[in-house]
Amino acid sequence: MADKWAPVKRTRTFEEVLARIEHRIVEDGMRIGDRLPGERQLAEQLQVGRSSVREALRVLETLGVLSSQAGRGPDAGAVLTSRPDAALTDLLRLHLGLASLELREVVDTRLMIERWAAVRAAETGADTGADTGAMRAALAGMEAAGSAEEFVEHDTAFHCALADASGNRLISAIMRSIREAVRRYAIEAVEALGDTSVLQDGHRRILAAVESGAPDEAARAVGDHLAHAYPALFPPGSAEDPG
Amino acid sequence: MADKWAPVKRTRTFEEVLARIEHRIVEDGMRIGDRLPGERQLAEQLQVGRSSVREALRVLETLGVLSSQAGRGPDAGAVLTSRPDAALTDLLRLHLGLASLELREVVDTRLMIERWAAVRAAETGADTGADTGAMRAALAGMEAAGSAEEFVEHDTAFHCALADASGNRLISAIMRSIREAVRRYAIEAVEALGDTSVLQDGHRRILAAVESGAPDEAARAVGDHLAHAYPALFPPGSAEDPG
DNA sequence: TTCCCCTTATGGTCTGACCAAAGTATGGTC
DNA sequence: GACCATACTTTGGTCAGACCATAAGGGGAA
Repeated sequence: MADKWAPVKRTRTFEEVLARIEHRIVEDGMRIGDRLPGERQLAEQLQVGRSSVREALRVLETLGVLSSQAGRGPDAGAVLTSRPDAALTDLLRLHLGLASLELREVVDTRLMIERWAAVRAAETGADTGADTGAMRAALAGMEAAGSAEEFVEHDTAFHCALADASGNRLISAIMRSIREAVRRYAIEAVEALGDTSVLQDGHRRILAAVESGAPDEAARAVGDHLAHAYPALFPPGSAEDPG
Repeated sequence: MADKWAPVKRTRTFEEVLARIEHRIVEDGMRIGDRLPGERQLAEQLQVGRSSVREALRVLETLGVLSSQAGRGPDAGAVLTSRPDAALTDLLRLHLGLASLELREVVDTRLMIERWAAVRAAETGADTGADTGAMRAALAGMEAAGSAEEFVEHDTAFHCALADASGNRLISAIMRSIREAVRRYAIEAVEALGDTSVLQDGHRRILAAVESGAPDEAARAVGDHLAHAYPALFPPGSAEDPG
């Protein structure tokens, strides 16, 4: 029975490598832009195979904290980066595809985020004047758009700029990833809608509320806008969490 | 100059494999529990090396849609799963460690989510009676907790149960991952606070609001509770987006 | 000085081999 | 015939070595 108590080795090698690298990042304070040792060198130092190192690096790349570049020079090798939105996009897209998340849940989340971001942006606007240049530019892009794809492109830019204006990078990343993951449905929705003037009015109303520093009006504007954009998901009369 | 127009192959092999697998999932309707072909077979069918297949599978595992198991039988091999919260936890933890996200941003996001979830849960409670069994169990666990770690464990369970009660799985996953990623700070905060009776009162107030179907009161209760839990981040007098 | 080529460091990929885990089949024993 | 131990087979996990592609840097020739 002694072997029943043998030390279980559940952690795979690449997970050990992963833990070591994370330790270096968190405890030793590695920063964005810092380079990791080369794959061969790392493998030798950790006494593991290069494939295990590679799998660990692949995980970090998937999570949006690492970027690999072949070649030579200061830009080559594995460099720490920060792309939480890319990682979140992949995550949402796959889980939507697997039907482990429904579109309704994602869009509900987006409404929550965007309303919150609009309130925050409007508060900032009231204090110091929000930087609404990106939102204005996106608005102009939408006016000039010739196709649903192009319209959605600038529409996405507008809403991401609104999230950026909230000043919270996690919110920004989630908004970007949601928009990216549901782009297909957004294009379909715009095509089904045909006329985009209602949407554009909604955007202008949101922008005006943010620039004039009116949080409550900004939240209402966002809610009304999304209700128009997704009539199937938000039927008239469905009261979302009242302001 | 003809070679200047040679087809650029920017996509790495494993990314191609990834795309093929994703296509099979999204277009061919593979579902949770379905098995992928073995690594060797997949490599042969796609005409790539096994290492490329493995790196693609590693990415899918990181994103929380795949789980690998060695051995033989119906449970072995690469099986489609759904663990968005595990993937999000890794993502948040690493980005916090990299300082590409600040704790303040994560906690702000949590407040937004939790307030929204409480409103939703209370609305459900008003309609059909929310299932608050898990929340009650967590409450009892906190009363009996003998250490900060243990308290935070049940505290986390309480707040995750609240998120679950919102009925939105994306919200649930984000809440779980946030709590997991900030567990360290939560334990420190509880230790610094010393007395947990204020927190427990807050929990009971939230639960009462949800069970009695009072959305506005639930939102206020959550806001007050988090203000007590993070006095450093939410100084008295800071008005969050007013209800 | 300028341009071209060679060197070199680095990631990307493939092959083949072996190990570990876990069910399945086989055969011996009672 | 029932039961249990052993060998086999499938499948992921790991390693080693080789080769290719990329991109910068160095050195030689015009």
